[in-house]
Amino acid sequence: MFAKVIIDQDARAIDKEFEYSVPNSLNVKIGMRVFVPFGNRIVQGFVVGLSENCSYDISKVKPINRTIEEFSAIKEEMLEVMKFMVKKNHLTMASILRLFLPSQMREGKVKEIFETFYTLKVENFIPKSNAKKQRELIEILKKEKRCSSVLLGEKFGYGTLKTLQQNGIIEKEKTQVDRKPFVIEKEDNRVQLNQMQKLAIERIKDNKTYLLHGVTGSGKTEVYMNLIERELSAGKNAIMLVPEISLTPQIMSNFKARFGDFVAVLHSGLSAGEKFDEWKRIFLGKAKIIIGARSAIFAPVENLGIIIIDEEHEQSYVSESNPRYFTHDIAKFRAKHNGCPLVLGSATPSVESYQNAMDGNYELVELPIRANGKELPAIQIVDMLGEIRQGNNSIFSNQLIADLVEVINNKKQAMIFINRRGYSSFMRCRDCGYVAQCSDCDVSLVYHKEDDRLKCHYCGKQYKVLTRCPKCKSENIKYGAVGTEQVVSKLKELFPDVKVLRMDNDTTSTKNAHQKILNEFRNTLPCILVGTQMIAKGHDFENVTLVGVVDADQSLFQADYRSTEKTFQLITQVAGRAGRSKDEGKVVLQTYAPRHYVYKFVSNYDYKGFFRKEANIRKTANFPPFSRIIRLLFSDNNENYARELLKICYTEIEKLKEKYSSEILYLDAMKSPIKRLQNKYRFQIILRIKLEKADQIEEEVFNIAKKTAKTNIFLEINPSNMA
DNA sequence: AGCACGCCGACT
DNA sequence: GTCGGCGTGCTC
Repeated sequence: MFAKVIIDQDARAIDKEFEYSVPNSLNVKIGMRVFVPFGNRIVQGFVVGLSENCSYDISKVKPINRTIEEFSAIKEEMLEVMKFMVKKNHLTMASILRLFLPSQMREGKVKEIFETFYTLKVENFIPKSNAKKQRELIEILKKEKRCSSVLLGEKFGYGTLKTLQQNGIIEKEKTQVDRKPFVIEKEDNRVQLNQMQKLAIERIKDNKTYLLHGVTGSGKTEVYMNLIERELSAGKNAIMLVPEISLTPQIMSNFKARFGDFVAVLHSGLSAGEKFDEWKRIFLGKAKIIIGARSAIFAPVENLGIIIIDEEHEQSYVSESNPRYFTHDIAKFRAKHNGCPLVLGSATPSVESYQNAMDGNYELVELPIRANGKELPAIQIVDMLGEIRQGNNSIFSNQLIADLVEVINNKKQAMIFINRRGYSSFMRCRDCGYVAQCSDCDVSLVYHKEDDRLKCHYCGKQYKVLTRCPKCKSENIKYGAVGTEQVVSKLKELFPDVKVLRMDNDTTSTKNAHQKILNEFRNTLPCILVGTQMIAKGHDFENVTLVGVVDADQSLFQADYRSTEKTFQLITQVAGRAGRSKDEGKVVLQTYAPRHYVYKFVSNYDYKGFFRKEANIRKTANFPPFSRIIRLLFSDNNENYARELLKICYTEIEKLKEKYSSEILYLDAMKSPIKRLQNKYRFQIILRIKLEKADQIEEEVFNIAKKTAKTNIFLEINPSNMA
């Protein structure tokens, strides 16, 4: 017997199957992890195939050393997922297989936790009449059959336990127990479903992708829970993905409350031990519902009845570093493999997903009304240029200040949202609102401080820094972003007696910092919470009556073709934080571009209108989802070497342009916006291609890169953050 | 990835 | 003369 083994080392040079002979003494199965001799050392590997014969020079074939576990850690379906990802994402097999296992297992230091339990050995033992504690203890054990040592010891004293054990009346045993990730305890409050929800549940049943478009507060979670309940009673399992699970603990407690120990959670906030134990519960079929972040799509669960991706538009479903993959692709693959439905849920679906629904690739299911029947908070757009013209040069409009005063007088709460993302910023005329744009690409230019120039991140074209606005000839031109810190200090100046809290990356680096800040906010009246994206996520504060967006444009004029879409999604989400209970909510949205179409649609909560407009623009400009962008990133410690590689690769790719002259819409090579990172020089090639032969061209580009690659070359599809 | 092999410069 | 630099190539 021979085995095909993938060596657990992430390098292109050994990204293939190696053949080993299987000694008769070993019970080797597909999916098992093994130790094999490799070169002159022993390494870990994965068995991915078994056969009677061997295709390699038999004299060079070595035997497998031993198996690591006696079971197949990689299940059959996951091997299929691996093959799919190799094709789709051009990743090495080892890097994919690593995603499927908890790190503790790979490092070979699996630690299991044991607890001591006691059982009754002699049924009819009667303690001496004065041994009250012994009698009570035995009574408990008679009832419970089995009790933990800690529980009994605390109650009756460890001495009692020891005596009874030494006399052979009770028996000690050690059992492995699972570490349970902490979840807030909650009551299950099942609500009556409305007609729309019932209809949605009825429709979602086939092996298809469903786009569940439900307005904020339409009760999507209740739909998810009912769908999962249905599949569970049919004997099936479920995966539900949520973005940034550590920020939304309430969703987890809702599920725990209804489904109890059938729920397993997987996210980055867990300790290695907790992760391992949850993984094992899933692997053994003890857990039936997996809730987790992106990587939970790789959970070793069999017999899936449904896969749900909540907030499907979130960027966190695209892994941006090392093994790059799109969660949606993998979810589709697994849904197909299991013949089960895939649900993509969102109040603001991504343009790509909605276009898929329009094209008939996805089934559109809508929840157009809020479950509680309440109106969404009114969004008021404030023209900051008007403020400047009236002599108000502060970062707050008069309207926002007036509304804040009202909140404070009413002893309510406000959230101030700052959308500060990325390292770079755009240039804007403070008088007319003009933002410098690339003449070729229709995206905003990015200011690069080190060489004091404006650059287009899509085509690399460079421009001189503006000193005078080309539109209104003003010299009042500014760059740089307003930060949370600045906003907090301004608010403290304005309202010295009011508590102002800040929540952003800087203030939440320590463990449980989120919860601390949010708890303080919840318990302080009046109070203002200033923060970045992280305050936008599903928090439910009943006293928040005002949401202020200080500079909505900051996400709008990013050098990203998705910036408008992101702005729409973000504002819709933040707006949803206001007026969640009896009090009316209000949103004040400050912008320097009040006539931009995104604000018109977002203030009317008109997703469909926005989608039509945005899709139209993308179609005309040939941007995704109507085209595909490929980015090849070269990085090396040696600048000249990286540049050389880029040149060789570029020359090859240019040849493709002749072959696919009508499919390649754009091709150029340039320095990466961040020229040097971790002491490595970075260059990039950007291609934009038509969809028709996209897979084919992508394959060829990848092969060219692989041929050239001796250092790091990253291939990225439809990149969003091109640093 | 890691390790051996191999071919050129400055040292006990 | 030799120790050691890291370029190249191989691992079933």
